[in-house]
Amino acid sequence: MEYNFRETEQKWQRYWAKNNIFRAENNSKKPKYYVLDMFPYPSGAGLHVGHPLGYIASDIFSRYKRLQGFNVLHPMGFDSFGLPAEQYAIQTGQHPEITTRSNISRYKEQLDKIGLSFDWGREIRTSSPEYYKWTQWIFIQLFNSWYNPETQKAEPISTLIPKLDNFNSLNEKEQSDILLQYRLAYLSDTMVNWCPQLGTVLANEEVKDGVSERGGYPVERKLMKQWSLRITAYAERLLNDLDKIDWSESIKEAQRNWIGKSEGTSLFFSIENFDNKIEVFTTRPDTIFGVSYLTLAPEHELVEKLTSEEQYKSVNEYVTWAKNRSERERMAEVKKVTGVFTGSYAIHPFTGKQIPIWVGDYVLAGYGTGAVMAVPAHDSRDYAFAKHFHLPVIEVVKGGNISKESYDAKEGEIINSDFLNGLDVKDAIKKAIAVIEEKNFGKGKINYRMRDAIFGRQRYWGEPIPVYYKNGVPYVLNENELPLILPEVDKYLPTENGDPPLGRATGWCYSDNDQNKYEYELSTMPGWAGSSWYYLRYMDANNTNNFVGKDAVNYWNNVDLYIGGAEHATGHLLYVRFWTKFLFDLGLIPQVEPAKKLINQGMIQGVSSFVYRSGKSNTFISYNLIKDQFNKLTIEELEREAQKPQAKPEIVEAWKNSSFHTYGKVTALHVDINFVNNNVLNIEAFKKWREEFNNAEFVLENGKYICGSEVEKMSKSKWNVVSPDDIIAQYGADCLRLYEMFLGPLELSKPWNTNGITGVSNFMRKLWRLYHHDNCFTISDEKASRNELKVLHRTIKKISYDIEHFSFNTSVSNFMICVNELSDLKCNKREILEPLIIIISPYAPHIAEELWNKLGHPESITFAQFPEYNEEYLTETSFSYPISLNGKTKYNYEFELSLSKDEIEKQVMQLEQTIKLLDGKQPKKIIVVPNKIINIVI
RNA sequence: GCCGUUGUAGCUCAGUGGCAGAGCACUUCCUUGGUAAGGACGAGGUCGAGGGUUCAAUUCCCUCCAACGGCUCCA
Repeated sequence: MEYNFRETEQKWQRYWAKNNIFRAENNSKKPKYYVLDMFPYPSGAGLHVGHPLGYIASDIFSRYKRLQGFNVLHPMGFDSFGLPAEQYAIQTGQHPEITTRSNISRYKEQLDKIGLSFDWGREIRTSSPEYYKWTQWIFIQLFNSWYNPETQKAEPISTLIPKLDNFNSLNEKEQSDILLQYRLAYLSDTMVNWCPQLGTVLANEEVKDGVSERGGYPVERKLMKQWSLRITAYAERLLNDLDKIDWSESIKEAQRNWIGKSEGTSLFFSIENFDNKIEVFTTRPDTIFGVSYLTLAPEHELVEKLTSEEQYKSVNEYVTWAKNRSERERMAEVKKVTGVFTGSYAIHPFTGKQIPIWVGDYVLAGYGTGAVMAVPAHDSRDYAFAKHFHLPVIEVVKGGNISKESYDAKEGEIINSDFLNGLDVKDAIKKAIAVIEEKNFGKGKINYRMRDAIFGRQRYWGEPIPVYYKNGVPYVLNENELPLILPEVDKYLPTENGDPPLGRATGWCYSDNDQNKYEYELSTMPGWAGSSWYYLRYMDANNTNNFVGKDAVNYWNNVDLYIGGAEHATGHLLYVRFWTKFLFDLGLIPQVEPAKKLINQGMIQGVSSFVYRSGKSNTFISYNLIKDQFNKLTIEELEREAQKPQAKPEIVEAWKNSSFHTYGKVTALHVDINFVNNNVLNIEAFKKWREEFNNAEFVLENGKYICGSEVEKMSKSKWNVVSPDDIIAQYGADCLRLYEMFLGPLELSKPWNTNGITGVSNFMRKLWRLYHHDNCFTISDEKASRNELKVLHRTIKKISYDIEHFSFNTSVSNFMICVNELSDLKCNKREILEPLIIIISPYAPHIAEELWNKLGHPESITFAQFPEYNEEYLTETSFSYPISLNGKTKYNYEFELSLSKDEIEKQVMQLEQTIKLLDGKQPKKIIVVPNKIINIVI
């Protein structure tokens, strides 16, 4: 009987679900192991073959750990608040909850078809009130806490009050304002990334290249009253604890960069004719004598005050221009030097000399103090600025050529610097700080690049922030008033006067015991709120009294293995660490880190297909006829080159012969990959695709229309999505699982191509045949041969190593080798095939269950035991040595491994081949490496 | 510009201070009662380039090149 994957896979999936095979127990004598996937946002497009890559890997690991006798927690849920559902709601009027729910059920169906061993009894959805009740609850804890720098941990706000002067004499509003400066969740006027098209603010990591990550809309800077979380309080711990966790170096490095710790000095410059001082932050106090001007950010609070009358107009113009520039423009024009003189002068603290004060937008308002002491000789940005505006360049560190470029390196001898002369940079920094502190000009300071996380979103589909306002003072709800349920609204758009959508909810306000009504906060939490603690909820998903039970969290502790995409490096993965540390500080959980080990799976990219339309016509030209238009030199560049007076003849020739002259310039259009097979377009299907193509004409090559192709992100808009459902329908879930792993190392990105999938499919057939003879299940109880045992145990050893090292692609290849060899040996012995199917079962669980069952086991293979390899079967008694002359292999000869080096050397020299090889010459040296090689040097 | 990752067979990837490998794809042949196949045989390589260390380098060290990803006026 041939293996029927359709029937078999369904049968076992039903069996697993019905018998709760993958349920994790909170009370167990077994050791625990927690394997977590980054939960998906359930989009309307469903899963594509890229999504399951990590899920399959984590599933293999979970199943492996179960076979090793662990109590495995392997849950799944949905990150179900977020922008796409809301955008869809705006377009269609459909409540996001409805679309979200149907998307989730589709996702679950797709996940189950892959045979993933989730404990669905612990499923969570961040948008369900049972879940977000606790997200709101944690927000309240953040609001009620401050970070005590002395104890270096979060504490209840009540421990702060005694430390504040005159606190009790202040009125309610004043008290609130003061406390907001300490609370870990706080309200303040902040510069935010405002995205007009999305109608909301965005966090720094949600902005890429000056546009929103979702949708790609322009983002501008704006001052707004906003809720933020004081993640900066944890900067040092977030940085230090990276050393405690086994995460990829690239993620750790990204987080280190994001936190951006730099040690330096804060330094005050007094200003001529003003009482104010300008505080600058510098990491190079050793270059203090090289300061030739100061630069303030356009947003700096002193700019207006310091501007002299004659400079007023130009400064005002400049500042207005700089402030209104979008982030995108600013980033695009980094190389362009702009700035203006304020007309005022600062006083150099050591020399007493006048130093002009400039405004320049290369100084960022948000970093340090928003002001820098410019040392053009030793900072390339200051250098560019100084050269542009003809400001003096004073060399104070030897080693560079100041007339050409700045010398930024932190090494060399200090010159022109009074008491620092002769020191090297490192010592000069120390000495400079000491003197600056001694003279009270400033002090040593640590600065972090990371900003506090803006926590409010002016959107509908998110957790309501559990806050109401009384006389302009924010109050949080009581615990027993949670959850604060997201209200219904008539439209998912801002109100007429610009309030967030929650402003549309009727009767949505807080009533106190005296029936007084107060307005609720109208913004909601950002997408990352729910995901910042979800790993804890899985431990005790149905607890109604607590966000997680004490016993549960003490048993499961934290995640042992976390698998997910690297794109969350500075977003989710930083926030979840922050919340974990916070909850730890309050004594609510026992660990300071959410996940011991993190693996980033690579992306599976799509292979897009293109057709090429000639000019504005409806004629499509086959790829090879026009592919010259996509060479490194574009057709425009070629034209330009060809028309230059002294153009090279070959360029002119290329231009004359280019397809441009025959077909004009072509436009590439994505075409649905379902119409394309081996780059050949199915013309009929293409014509029917869209009305505009009905009458399309085609210029063919060899009677075919050949499409171009390119590797891109898999996405609906690029028409290159491959659904796992299709693969499963054609080859089965086991084959999909094996193939996804076989594609390459888990952590690498790779394009999806199905070239090798038939190989994997053949492998499965071959595996099945090992257990069958003449279509009948046939297994022998005969003793296995030494050779068979060697094959098995070598495979067990290799597979164990591979799984432990997350090298799933090599396992698949090793299964193939093993099955090939056992086929060659015509092995059908239980002693071999029973352990074999156990080690394959994490990868291909359905076929494994079926064969396991046929082998006579009534229980699921999940409860089997992973076999241990026996080194004894792998050892050899002799070795065929390659014998080489001066490192070049000449011939082979077999020696017993028990022979000593001397013995081998003696025997080698007596061999006929050796004598012939040496041709009478005396060897200088003979190198014998046991079990490796023999090298004769002459 | 900085950081990270990767360069090995046509493709996807293992591996190693000591004979350069696997799977897929490919050639040829065999089997047509395992047939949307099965079996046998085979071809394929400057281990990204150059230098150094070594008896021996694809492997270790240095320099460079290329591809991919991330960060980026961060003082």
